[in-house]
Amino acid sequence: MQSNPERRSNEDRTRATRAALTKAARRLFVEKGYAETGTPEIVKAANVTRGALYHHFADKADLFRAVVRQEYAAVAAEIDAAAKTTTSTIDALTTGGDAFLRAMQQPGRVRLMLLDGPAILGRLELDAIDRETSADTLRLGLKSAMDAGEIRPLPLDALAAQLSAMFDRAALGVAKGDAAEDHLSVLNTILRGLVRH
Amino acid sequence: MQSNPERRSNEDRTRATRAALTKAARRLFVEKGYAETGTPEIVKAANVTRGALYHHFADKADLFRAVVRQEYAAVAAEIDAAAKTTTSTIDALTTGGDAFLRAMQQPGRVRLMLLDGPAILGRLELDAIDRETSADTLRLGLKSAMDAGEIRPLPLDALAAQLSAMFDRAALGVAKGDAAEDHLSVLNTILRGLVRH
DNA sequence: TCAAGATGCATACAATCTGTATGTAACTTC
DNA sequence: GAAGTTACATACAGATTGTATGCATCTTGA
Repeated sequence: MQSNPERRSNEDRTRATRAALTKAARRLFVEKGYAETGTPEIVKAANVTRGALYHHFADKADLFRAVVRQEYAAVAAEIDAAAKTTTSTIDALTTGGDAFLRAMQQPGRVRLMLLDGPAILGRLELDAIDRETSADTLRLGLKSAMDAGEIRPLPLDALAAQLSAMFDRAALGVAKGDAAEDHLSVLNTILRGLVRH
Repeated sequence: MQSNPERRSNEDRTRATRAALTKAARRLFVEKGYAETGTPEIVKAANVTRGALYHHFADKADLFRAVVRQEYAAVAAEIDAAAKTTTSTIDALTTGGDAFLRAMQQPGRVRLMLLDGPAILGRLELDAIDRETSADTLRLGLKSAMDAGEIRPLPLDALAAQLSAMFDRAALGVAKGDAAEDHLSVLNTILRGLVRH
């Protein structure tokens, strides 16, 4: 029974405020980078006060973390959607890789996830976020393929880390203007090289 | 003819001051990270004033740039020394890669070159520094091998970028505590996969 | 050799920025 | 509907960055 139409539940206010902050912050972090973006500018763009920011986030890095987390989740969702349609394990790997490259072309993602992310949050935390949001797709895919004997046996974690780094670098290159086919052909050649023959 | 033993040429003073600054800055940037290290702390550790710092460097990032440049040069020197002893093109690649991994275990290098570097200076400038200091060893090595038909023909720049990213990731993993053999075996398997058979 | 200019550096200052403390209104709970 | 919690606004303390200004100490050229 809402007598006053202006009345909003705390839950709603929180959701709205946090969304406004992460949206404004994402735009500014992407445009100017984390270090060059001040909290006064963020709250102005979000139409809230610094009090609200520090009420909802521990500090500026915590707000950045929230932005990056959303980004990882969005990329993971796009990959999952694409991988859903695949049949073989290997197919899932190459299709997933392809989807990853496309997803990473969304403006700002490279900067947030590959440039500022590691410096602000550290590789450790970033990897943790990746595992949370992606459910560790790449690693599990490699493990399946390896267990099934479809690809050579190799140290799983090292392989996943290095392949992931290759995909990241390819995404960065493409975002920078490199030809996507060039990176894809290298990527696929190396992936095929892992397949047992 | 130095009448006064306290008299120092401007060149000497500059060299000494810049060296003190880069040395102190390197230590602090490594220990606490770029963002958490203030210029007051740096100049105190270097026994100079902020005036001296801003006389020799445009800003804090410029000092960081100088530190990173030194680091790249040191790594390149270690790699060149190791690669000198090799015979075949392929051998040079794997030996160079090995030397790179070892060189990157020098404390702080991973943080300076792989974590803070890309965020503060940007991938573009970092790649430029790499090319300057390393004389583009990896790319040229791959080109030779490819021209000689020793490895499969692939887009050169994309291949160099992705392999470089793999090596970086391996170095980071090892610095973080991963087993070096794990990363090396992945690395070598993938390199061997590029060789024509 | 000495005057004029350049270089190296010290100090003080202006403009921010971050995180915290404190107060208040709106919501929730009992 | 009172008591307590949550959401937020405002004010403040501390610290940081880059710049401006001034003064020694070299260096240069006549």
